[in-house]
Order: sequence, then structure tokens, then C-alpha cells
Amino acid sequence: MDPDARDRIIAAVRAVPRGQVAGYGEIARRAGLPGRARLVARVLGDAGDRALPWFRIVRSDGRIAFPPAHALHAEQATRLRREGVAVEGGRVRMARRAVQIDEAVWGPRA
DNA sequence: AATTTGACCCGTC
DNA sequence: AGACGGGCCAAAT
Repeated sequence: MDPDARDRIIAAVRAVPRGQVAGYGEIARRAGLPGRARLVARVLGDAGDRALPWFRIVRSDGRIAFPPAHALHAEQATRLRREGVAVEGGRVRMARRAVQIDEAVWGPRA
């Protein structure tokens, strides 16, 4: 795969601030790769841990991508809660709504 | 070389 | 809320 694209994805993931979450597709867009959410997932997998805030990346509907049985599912929820993100039923609360409200008040672009 | 497999997404019904 | 079809595509079978 294109190593340049990989680097841009990594950068976009790193750019997600503490206490916030972003969707795979969102990251892809921010990396200049619209429609390539799956590539983001793949890059994250290959990257292993690599000190990346991988746990801040969730599905577009707010659900954690890993199946509940998977060990990483619990780990992701734990690490998110540690940053103050509310996770219920394997799903993130607030984040998307909060972001939209911010945009409504302050205008687009953050 | 062909098919299946994913840490996915979106519009539509 | 869920289902369905189509898009996406590198790796692993």
C-alpha cells in the first residue's frame, strides 16, 4: 500500500484530542482519503500499539468496532472512560452530539 | 489467479 | 431500530 497514505492516516489518528472520539471514515477524510474507512482500520491493525490513540477511533454509529467477546473491546472501553468518555453498551455517548453542537455554535472547522 | 475476509460507511427502505 | 446493496481494497487463503 501507499506508505504516504499510511503516514497521513497515522497523523490524523494522532490528531484526535484526548476525551474525544472519531470515526474510521472521518479519519480517512481528514487524511485526504475519502471513502477509505477500511484502510484506516487496516493501518491501525498493522500498527499494533505504536503509542497511537487507537482507542479513540470508533464506528460511525459510535459503537466500538471489536466484538464484545474480543479482549480489545474491554480495553478500548476502559481507556476511553479513563479519558472521561462515556461508554454504554459498547457504544460511545455524547461525543458526536457534542461535536455537532460545537459546530452549530462556533461554525464549522475546528 | 480467484475468492474470502475484515477494527468500515452510507443512502435507502 | 434493523436490513440490504454498493462502495472500498490490501492481505490472507
